[in-house]
Amino acid sequence: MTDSVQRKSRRGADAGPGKRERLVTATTRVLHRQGVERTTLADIATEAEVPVGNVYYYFRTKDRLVEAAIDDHERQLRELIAVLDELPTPGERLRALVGGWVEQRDLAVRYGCPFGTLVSELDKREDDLDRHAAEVMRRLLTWVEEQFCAMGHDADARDLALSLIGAYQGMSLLTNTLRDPDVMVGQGRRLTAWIDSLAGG
Amino acid sequence: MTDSVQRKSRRGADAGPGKRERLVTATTRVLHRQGVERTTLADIATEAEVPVGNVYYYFRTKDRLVEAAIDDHERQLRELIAVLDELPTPGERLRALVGGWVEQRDLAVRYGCPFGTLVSELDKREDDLDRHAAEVMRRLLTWVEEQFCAMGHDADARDLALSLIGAYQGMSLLTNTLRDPDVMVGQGRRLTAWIDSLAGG
Amino acid sequence: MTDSVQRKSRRGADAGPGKRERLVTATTRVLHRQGVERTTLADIATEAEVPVGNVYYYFRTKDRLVEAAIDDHERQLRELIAVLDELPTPGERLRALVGGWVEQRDLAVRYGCPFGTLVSELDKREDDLDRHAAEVMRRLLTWVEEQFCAMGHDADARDLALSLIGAYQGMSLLTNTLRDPDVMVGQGRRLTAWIDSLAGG
Amino acid sequence: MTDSVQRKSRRGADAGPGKRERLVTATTRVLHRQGVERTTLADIATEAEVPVGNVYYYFRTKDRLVEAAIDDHERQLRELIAVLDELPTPGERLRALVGGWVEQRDLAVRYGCPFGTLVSELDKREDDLDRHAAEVMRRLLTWVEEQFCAMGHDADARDLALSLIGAYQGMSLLTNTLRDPDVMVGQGRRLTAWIDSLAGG
DNA sequence: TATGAATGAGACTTCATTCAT
DNA sequence: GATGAATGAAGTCTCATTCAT
Repeated sequence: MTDSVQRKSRRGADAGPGKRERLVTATTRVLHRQGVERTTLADIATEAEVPVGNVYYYFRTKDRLVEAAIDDHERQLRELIAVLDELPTPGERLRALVGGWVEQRDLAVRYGCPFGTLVSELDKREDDLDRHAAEVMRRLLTWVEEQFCAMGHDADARDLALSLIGAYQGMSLLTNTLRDPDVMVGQGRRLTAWIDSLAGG
Repeated sequence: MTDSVQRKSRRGADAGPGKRERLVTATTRVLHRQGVERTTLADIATEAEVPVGNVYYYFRTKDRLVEAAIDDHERQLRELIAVLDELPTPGERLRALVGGWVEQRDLAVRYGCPFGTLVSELDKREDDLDRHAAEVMRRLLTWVEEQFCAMGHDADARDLALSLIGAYQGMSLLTNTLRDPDVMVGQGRRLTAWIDSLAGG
Repeated sequence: MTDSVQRKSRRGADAGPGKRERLVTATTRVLHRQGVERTTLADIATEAEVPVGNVYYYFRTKDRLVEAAIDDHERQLRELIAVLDELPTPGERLRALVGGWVEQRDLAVRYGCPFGTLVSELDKREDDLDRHAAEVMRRLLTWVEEQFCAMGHDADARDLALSLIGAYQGMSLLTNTLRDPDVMVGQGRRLTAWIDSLAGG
Repeated sequence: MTDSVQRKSRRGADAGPGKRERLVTATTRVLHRQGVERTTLADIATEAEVPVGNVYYYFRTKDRLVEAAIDDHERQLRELIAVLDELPTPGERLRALVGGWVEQRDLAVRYGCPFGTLVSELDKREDDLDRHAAEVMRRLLTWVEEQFCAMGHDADARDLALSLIGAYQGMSLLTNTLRDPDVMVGQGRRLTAWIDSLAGG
C-alpha cells in the first residue's frame, strides 16, 4: 500500500484514477461530436491524450467506455439537479433548467443534444446500453415530474414532464438540423412562458 | 408459353426500375431499424432480396443509397402533404398530421422517428447528406407554417411550426427510449388540444 | 447472306466491322494512356462509343482486346516500314525512323512509347501476351538489322539494331519520366549523327 | 532462460524496425516481379511473412508502401554511388556502373530494370508517386553527368548522361522482352567501349 | 447482333481487441 | 500499470464476365 501511494504521488496527474477520468470525459466529448459508431478507440485515446494500448487497462471493451459515458451523463445530471434544487420554487427550477439548455445552444447547433443524440444512436444497437441510458432519461423525467407535482399539477405531471423534455429534445434536433441557434432561443422563450402559465398566479 | 410468361413476369418484378425502387425502400426500412452506420450493404441487399454485387449497379456507393433514402422520405412527405391538403381546414390538416404520427407509434417504440433518427445520425458525418436531409425537414416545417398562417397566426407561424415538429421529434425519441407507445398517445392528445386552441372558436 | 448484307447496309457506320475496328483503335489509345491494368472495359467502351455489353460480342475477354491492340501495333509497324522502304538508302530510312520518333515527342512526354510501355507491362503478367508483343518487337529489330546490313555492317548489324531500338525505348522512358520533350530532341539528334557516322562517307 | 533468449531473438527478428524493413524490401522485390497494379497487399504480406492485417500497422495504404519502395530504390542508389565514388577515375566509375548492370542481367531477363519498370508503371497513375520516382532518376542522371564533366565533357555532359541511362533502360527492356541475357552482355560491351572512347587518352 | 442488367470473386482498408514485454 | 505491436474479421467497392431478351 505504501508502494502504491508512492507510485501515485510519483506519477502525479498521469496516474491511474486521473487517466480513467480523463478517458471518460474524453469519451463523452467525442461521442457527442462524432457519434458512437463513427468514434474509434483511437479517437478517444487521442482526445484523452492516452496511448491507445493503454485504454484497455481501464476499459475492457469499447462498450464499457460508452457505458462510462452514460454514467458520466448521469453524474452531470445529478450535479445539475443538485444545483437546481437550491432554487426556492419549482417554477424557478424549471425555468433555470430551460435557461441552461438555451445557453448551450451553440453546442446544440453543431452536434445536437449530448444525451439525446447518444440515446437515439444506442437505440439502434442490439446490446442493452440503451436500457442503461433510458434510466438516466427516466431520472430526469422523474425530477421534472416532481416539480410539476410541486406546482400542483399532480394529475398530469408525468405528461407535462414528457412534454418539457420532449420539447427540449425536439428543439435540439431542429436547432442542429437547421444550424440555427435562434431556434433554441425562440423555443426556449415559449417553454418559459408555458412554465410560467403553469406555475400559476 | 406459360413458361415464357412466367419468366417475363419474374423479370418484370425483378429487373429495371422495380429493382431500384425495391432497393430504395429496403434501404429506408433498414436504415430506420439499424441506423446508417450499423447498416451494411449486405443488410440492404438481403432486405431487398438482391445479390450484394448487384447493388452497385444501381448505386455506386453507400452514400448514394442513403441519399436515395432521403429522397424517399421526401417523396413520402410530398404524398402525405398531398393527402392532407385535401382536408378543408388547416386545423383538420394538422390534427390529421398528428393523428398519423400517433398511429405509427408502434414503429416509434421500436426505432423512433424514421426521419428524425436519420437526420440525427447524418449530422455526425462530414459529408453533405445532412444538408440534403435538412431541406426535407424544412419543407415539412414550411408546410406546417403555412397551416398556422392560414389559421391566422401569421406573426408566430414559424415558431408554432417549430414547436409542433419539435414536439413530434421529442415525443418520438421519448417513446422509443421509454419503449412506451402511450407516450405517443398522451402527447398526441396534448398536441391535438393545443392545435384546437389555436384553431380558434 | 443476303440478310447479312442488308443488315450491314442498314446499319451503316455503326455495324459490325466498323465497331470492331473502333474498339481496337480505342483500346490502343486507352492502353497507351492508362496502361493495361488500370484500363477497364468500360473505359474502352466509352472511348469507342460502344455500349459495354456489346464489347463482348466482338472480343470474348479483355485479353483478346489487348491482343488486338498488339496486332494493331504490328499493323502500324508494317505500314511504317512500307513507307520507309520507299526511301532510297538505308541511312535515310533509319534517319526517317528516328525523325518520326522525335515528332511524336509530345505523346512520349505524357505517356511514353506506346508500344514499349505496353510490352513492359505485359511482361509482368503470367499469360502469353508478352510473347506476342515480343514478336512485334522482333520484327522491328529485324528490319532495322537489315538496314544496317545494307549499310555494310553485317558483322554487328543485330547489335546495332538493338542499340538503336534500345536507345529509342530508353529516351522515351526518360522523356516521359522527366516530362521533357527536349530529351527526345537532343537524343534524336545524337542518334541521327550516329547513323550518319555508320552510313559511311 | 534458454527459452527466454529464444523468444527474445524471435521477437528481435520479428518486431519493430526489422519488420518494417522486411516489408519494404519485400515490396521492392514483389513490385519488380509483378508490377504495382498486379501486386496485392496479400502478395507483399506473404513475401514479407507478415499477416495481412499487420501491414497496415506500418503502412496505412498501398500507396505508402509503393512510396517506401521508391525510397528503397533511392537508398540502393545512394549506396551504389557511395561504392562507385571510391573508384579513382570517372571512367572507371561509369564502367563499374555498366558492369553492375550486366551482372544483374538474369534479373533483367525475367523482370526488366527494377526501377525503370516501376517508373514506367507509375507514370500511368494519377497520383504523384511518379514525381517522387522521377527525382530518384534525376539523382542518378546528375551523378552520371558529373562523371562526364570530370572526364572533360562539360559541354554535353547532360546529353551523355541521358544517353547512358537511356541505353540502360532500353537494353533492359529489350533483354526482358527478348528473354535474352546476351542482349545485356553485348550492349554492355558497346557501352563500355563508348565510355572508353570518351575517357580520352 | 445488340444491350442493359446481373453477379461473384477479390481488392483495399478499418478497427476493436489481444498480446508480450 | 503501461504500451507498441499484432491480428483477423468485416466492410466498402471495383470489375471482368455472363445472361436474358
